[in-house]
Amino acid sequence: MTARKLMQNISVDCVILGFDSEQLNVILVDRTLILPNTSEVVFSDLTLTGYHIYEDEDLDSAAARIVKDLTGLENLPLKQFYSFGALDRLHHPNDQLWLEHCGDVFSDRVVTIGYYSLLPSTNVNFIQKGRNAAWYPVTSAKGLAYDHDFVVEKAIEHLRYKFWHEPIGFELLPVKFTLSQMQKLYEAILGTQFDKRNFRKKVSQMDYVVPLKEKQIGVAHKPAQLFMFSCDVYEKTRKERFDFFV
Amino acid sequence: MTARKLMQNISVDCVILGFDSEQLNVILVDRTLILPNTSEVVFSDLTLTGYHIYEDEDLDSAAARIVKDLTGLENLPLKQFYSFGALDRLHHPNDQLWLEHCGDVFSDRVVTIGYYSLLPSTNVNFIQKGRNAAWYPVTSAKGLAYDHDFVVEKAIEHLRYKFWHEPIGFELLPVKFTLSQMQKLYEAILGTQFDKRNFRKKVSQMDYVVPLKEKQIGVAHKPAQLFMFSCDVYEKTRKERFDFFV
DNA sequence: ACAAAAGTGTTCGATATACACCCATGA
DNA sequence: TCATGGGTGTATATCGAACACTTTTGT
Repeated sequence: MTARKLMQNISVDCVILGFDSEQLNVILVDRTLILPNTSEVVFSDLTLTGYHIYEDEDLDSAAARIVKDLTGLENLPLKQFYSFGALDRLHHPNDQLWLEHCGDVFSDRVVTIGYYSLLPSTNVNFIQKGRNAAWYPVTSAKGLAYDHDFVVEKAIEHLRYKFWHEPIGFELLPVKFTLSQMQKLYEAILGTQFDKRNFRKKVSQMDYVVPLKEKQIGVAHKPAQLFMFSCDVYEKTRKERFDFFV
Repeated sequence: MTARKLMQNISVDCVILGFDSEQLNVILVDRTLILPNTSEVVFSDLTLTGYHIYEDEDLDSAAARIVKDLTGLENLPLKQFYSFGALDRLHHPNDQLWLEHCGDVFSDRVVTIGYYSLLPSTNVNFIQKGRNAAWYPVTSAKGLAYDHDFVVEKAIEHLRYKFWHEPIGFELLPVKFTLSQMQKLYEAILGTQFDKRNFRKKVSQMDYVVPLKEKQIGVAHKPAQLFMFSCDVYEKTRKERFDFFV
């Protein structure tokens, strides 16, 4: 087996978003530069799950591989949303130091392809090798490495756009969810409040949000009915509509 | 002035779409491989307006430069929509021959960033150096170089999605347009028919489609009132809406 | 006068919005 | 019994869809 070659100028960065019934979170990994001789910690910050792609690997596979390498997570639905190629995106002093010392020889001109993925941020088991991956609230994900603040911002903008125009995001909820959880998710992402009755009326028209014969258990209040999303029904009943507005 | 270096693995491809009151068109440029010694034409096909980017140029500037180089068109509103990195995207025999003979030494692993732009396809003056650029109906733009069939397809899919959800695409119309032209545009892109009265009722609620005190002249029928799009009013009155559907 | 496209209104069913109270459970 | 979040209905205004005829111009 011959050694695979990494591409010097092309990377993939994944914005893995989770929801915990309260807020949006994102997976970030530590980037700590320790000088090998003195063991001095030069700096420590956070990056998205990203890395360079191999020459013999397409973009989607690269995204999946990199996420798996850094977090242990597999089979995430990763979707490309935008690419980033600003000239100065690796020009922060930390980035330059990292490039010098990280072991691989990369260009300082790297175009990165942005991917995102959605999942419930509860009950996620990270299996990490070396660098530490964890959830961080997106609101506090500032001062990231490279241009990753901007990448996160763009991902959320993209997501918000889609949320306004199609009923998506069920991936962010547990498989079985309550209507209140669903409403909170929409409110968190769109930054709005919805009337409970009207929201539920809207949802009750969505055949693909199917009520289960189950209720919450162990909650200190009236247990809510559980629902699940049916992808099948969704694909079958989805219609396009001339829905833009004055 | 030192020579600028092209990046081996990164290109930009622009899907420049135009509308001529009847159909969608796309700008394509000839790619003709002529052997220098025998003058034999090995093959001739068509590509999008695309090329490799320079090391010292960001993606947006590269797109603008490349379009200008190939067509002479400047100040087009170019927007990034997707990136393409399939392993076999340059593996058609013509592409391989082209790579061998085109003069520059490029990798056969190139990731390309897709951009699109919209403009009326009437009254466009191409200023071309060498390769020939022209409008082609998108319906007949098949068998293009590289993966450009796919790139065009993705661009149109992207555009159609946006058309369904926001009132855009005025760039595809002349500055002064009639409501019939606007309706035909929507019908062409969305592949639907709209009722004339309902369409006009909808449009009359859009404050940013402003009636002018002018009519068509020289037409062999009742001349239509002209309208224009006001970007200002649009930005001021635009609202987000929970508009997804059952 | 005729051909060709412009322009216009009403009815009906569906949807969006606003709004307030009772219910089931665990502690 | 109380605290907590779950669950429900109605009235009004607006919007979307369906539908056919008259007007203005150039030839």
